Amino acid sequence: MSKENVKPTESEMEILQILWSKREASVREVHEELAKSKEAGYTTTLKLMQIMYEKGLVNRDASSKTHIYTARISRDQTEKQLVSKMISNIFNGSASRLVMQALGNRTASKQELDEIRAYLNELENKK
Amino acid sequence: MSKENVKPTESEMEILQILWSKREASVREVHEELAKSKEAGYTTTLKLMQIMYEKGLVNRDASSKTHIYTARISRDQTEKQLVSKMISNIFNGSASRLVMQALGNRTASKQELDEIRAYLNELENKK
DNA sequence: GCTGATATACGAATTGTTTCGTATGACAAA
DNA sequence: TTTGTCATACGAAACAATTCGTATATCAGC
Repeated sequence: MSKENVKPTESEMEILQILWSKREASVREVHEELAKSKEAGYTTTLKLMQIMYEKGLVNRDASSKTHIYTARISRDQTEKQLVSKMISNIFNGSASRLVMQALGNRTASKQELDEIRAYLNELENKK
Repeated sequence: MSKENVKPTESEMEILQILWSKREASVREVHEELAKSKEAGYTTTLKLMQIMYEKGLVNRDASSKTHIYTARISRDQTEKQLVSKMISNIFNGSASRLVMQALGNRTASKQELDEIRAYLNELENKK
């Protein structure tokens, strides 16, 4: 069953990323994808995905020999949760401090900055 | 010795937060502070801080019976590192996606939004 | 000096995550 | 039907993080 408060581990997040981008995938597909950036045995990936299934993080279609997995939690919700946790744990509840840290760091392009400005205006109008 | 790439665990981050805000503290002070939000024995906190010392995350002055600890890594650097990791792991390298997720979530006050706008302008002028 | 309070040191149990070896099932091709 | 390939299942080792019990040191006040 799916528990709302299950927090994916780091390895699980890597797998979720792949499932989100591919929409659905077999263990082998996920494994090949992971292999591009990291070393690990096939059964390791398999075990992880089985555990994720038990935790309710993914669904699987077991009707054919090769099971097909999909993410059970949404990318957006998960991102929100992680960001929210970071804001409260690290930035003392201040979203703007996180924003500034995020921007100060990297060189955001003019286009990105403009996008953000547009988004700020949008937010403000909504009130 | 301090290794640059030591990644604080979650519990360690909680302690660092306290050290950053108090400037310096004994184990007992940290423990009292932690106790406000969480249940844990005194020796647990002590052990954590000893491990942090071994890892080079904190300094300590052991000249009196009660050791006094200070953070050895800077708040700003640590925040940068965490945010940067999140951007690359979760947001595919796009800082602005993180920013929007951070803002979309919470209700930032008009004042906060203005601060961010000012910051954006500042960033742009620097180029 | 003795006692009580408060400190650190340290070993070890517990719990959670990651890794992998090995057993076994399904199925296509010979 | 036999064999080779590719699946899943599962147990358990290896690691890492957290928690706590117990030993022992320091020191103030009697």
